[in-house]
Amino acid sequence: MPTIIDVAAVAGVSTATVSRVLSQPERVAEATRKRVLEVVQSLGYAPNVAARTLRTLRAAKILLTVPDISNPFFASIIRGAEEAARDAGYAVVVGDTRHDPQVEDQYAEMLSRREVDGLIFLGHRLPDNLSPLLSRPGIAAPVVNGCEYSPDLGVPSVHIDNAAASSDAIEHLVGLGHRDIGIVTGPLISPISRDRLSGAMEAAERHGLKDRLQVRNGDYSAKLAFELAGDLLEQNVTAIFCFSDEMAMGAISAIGAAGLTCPGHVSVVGFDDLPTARFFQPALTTIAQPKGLIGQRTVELLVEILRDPQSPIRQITLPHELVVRDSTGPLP
Amino acid sequence: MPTIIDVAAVAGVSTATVSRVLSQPERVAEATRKRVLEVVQSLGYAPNVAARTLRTLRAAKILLTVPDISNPFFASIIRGAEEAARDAGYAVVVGDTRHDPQVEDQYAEMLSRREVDGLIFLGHRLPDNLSPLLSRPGIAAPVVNGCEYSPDLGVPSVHIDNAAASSDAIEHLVGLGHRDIGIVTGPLISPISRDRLSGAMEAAERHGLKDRLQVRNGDYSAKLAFELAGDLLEQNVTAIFCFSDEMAMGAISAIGAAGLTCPGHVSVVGFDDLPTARFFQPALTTIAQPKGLIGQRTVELLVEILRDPQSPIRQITLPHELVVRDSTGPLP
DNA sequence: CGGATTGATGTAAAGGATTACATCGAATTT
DNA sequence: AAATTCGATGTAATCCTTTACATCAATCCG
Repeated sequence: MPTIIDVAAVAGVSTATVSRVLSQPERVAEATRKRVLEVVQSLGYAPNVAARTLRTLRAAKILLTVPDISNPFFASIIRGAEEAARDAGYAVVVGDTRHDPQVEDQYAEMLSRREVDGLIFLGHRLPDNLSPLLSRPGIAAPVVNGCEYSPDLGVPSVHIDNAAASSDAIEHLVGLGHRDIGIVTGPLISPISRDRLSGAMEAAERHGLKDRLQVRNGDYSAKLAFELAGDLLEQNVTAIFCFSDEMAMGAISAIGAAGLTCPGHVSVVGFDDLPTARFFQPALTTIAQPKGLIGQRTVELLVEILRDPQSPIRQITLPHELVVRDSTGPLP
Repeated sequence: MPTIIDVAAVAGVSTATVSRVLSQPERVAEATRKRVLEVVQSLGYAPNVAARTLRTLRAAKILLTVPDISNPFFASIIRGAEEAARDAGYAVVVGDTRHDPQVEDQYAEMLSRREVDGLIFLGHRLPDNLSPLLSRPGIAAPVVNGCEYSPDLGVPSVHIDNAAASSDAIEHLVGLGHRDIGIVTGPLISPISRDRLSGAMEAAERHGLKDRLQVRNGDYSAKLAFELAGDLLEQNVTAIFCFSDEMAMGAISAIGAAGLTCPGHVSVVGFDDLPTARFFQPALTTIAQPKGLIGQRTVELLVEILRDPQSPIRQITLPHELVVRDSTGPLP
């Protein structure tokens, strides 16, 4: 594998000139530049990234950790993030934490080791080993949270208004005449789930339905949602609001298993608007999040911080949208 | 951010000793080790990865590129790969190429720049700029292909027997009495799709049905599959075999849209056995690939090559399985 | 025509960790 | 007790690139 020294020798110039040809070509004379580029080409030279990073103290990489890479919800966020990162001259490293705090910490270590310049995490937990970085109150460290806004984290974040979105879902169901509504939440350890739950409760209260609300604690999996929905059906609910599309699919599966139909007997609202939501049978009514935009904004926020280490801690709220399809209908 | 020199100074030892404490602790006296570790802890020291990589010429990273990160099929492969990589002392960097050759090449550059030690690619196209690495015939470069075996690539690979799997699907449908079978393929540029198609054709031929086979060229998306399936239904097929579960869902959606039912009027077989396949309505009959195992074996193969640069080029074929659920039934 | 400016290129010092080799004192052997 | 071995630690070269500063020739101006 050739080094910059080999290139310099063959081209008959110094390593400084080769380096300039590659990073600031306009500062090198036309003829020299051409000659060097030819040598680079013929030798197949590519600069060693480790050496460059060591010298510049800049890895030109952003780490993006997701709690569950098999969840298609995160895929669109990743895409949005990658595009924005490319525009800003950064590459994105994706890490799958599988909801495992130990793995989260492991990934966060990459920041301490300067393997990456910044971290975007989509989970709800701030890795422990980041605390030394977060010592300047009010001033942002190169760490941004996506989706799971929690005020006490002291970290910039990008998210939707989960309580309002959840309220929209309940309003929609109540508007269709439903009074006995079941809810399948996500893990309540995450603020996102708690926000959604409180938004739903408030909406129910506005209609005097708070006591009739049946809440079950899910984990975003279709499997558990299937069981919980079966339970809710025994309580004679006529509508189920699930905090994810995947759980909504599990719930609809349970409705079928109980010999009922959706939306004929029971309506279901999901959350996320996965790509498959519109092709599911019945097509899901769901809350759409601006996934690509979330990815984009988290990166922009992070890049801003990297450019100006004195940046303040900012929170960005993006709009959501209730998408009405075929899984909800009027009270039978 | 403290360096090894700071740690050495505070602990009153040389940098060599600090380095040893961290990488080969048994070579350092108990007392010294303890003292150094305390200083490391109190200063929050973490070794600079760029410097280490530069010195050791080993990045301890494997790049895994997937053509479409939003496809849950790849998620399980990624998981399997990450686990195996961790066991072998490597981290996995995931790259989403979006089927874009330019992005593929861009990622492959990471290998030339020594940003990663090896590359696993799940697409069907070998990045151009890898050719200098592949100059030793019969001897493997640190590049492994997953899923898309193509003999002319000259690269080790891990895959299932796609033709046989496809044949199994057709045999299943024929066994149920179906004679008019439609097929929605993947992009035929990929050998995987061609293998599956030829496997299906051979199976059809065995039953004298080759001429009745209706083939449509899909792109793995539910959207296009929806349209193509509509077209097939007009040709009065009673069964549709799709080369992915996502397309199978699109096809079933089209069956419903045409006022028919699945499996009542039309049977559908998918491919991949995505996590959602069992919760779809009706639960999908599909070909399961050992996804986690594919990820694991590609990494093992790559690590073998990294350990012994003289390794031969090996191909590994893993078993598949036809999973029969509710989307297929006897000819009405 | 001499001094100042400009543009192109070279020199060499980082940047932080690893490790071959050297050193040194203590333990062991003869 | 001298010679040898061994374990623990230090010294310093090395990995490759970037870039501040130095150098040099050519051009410009009065």
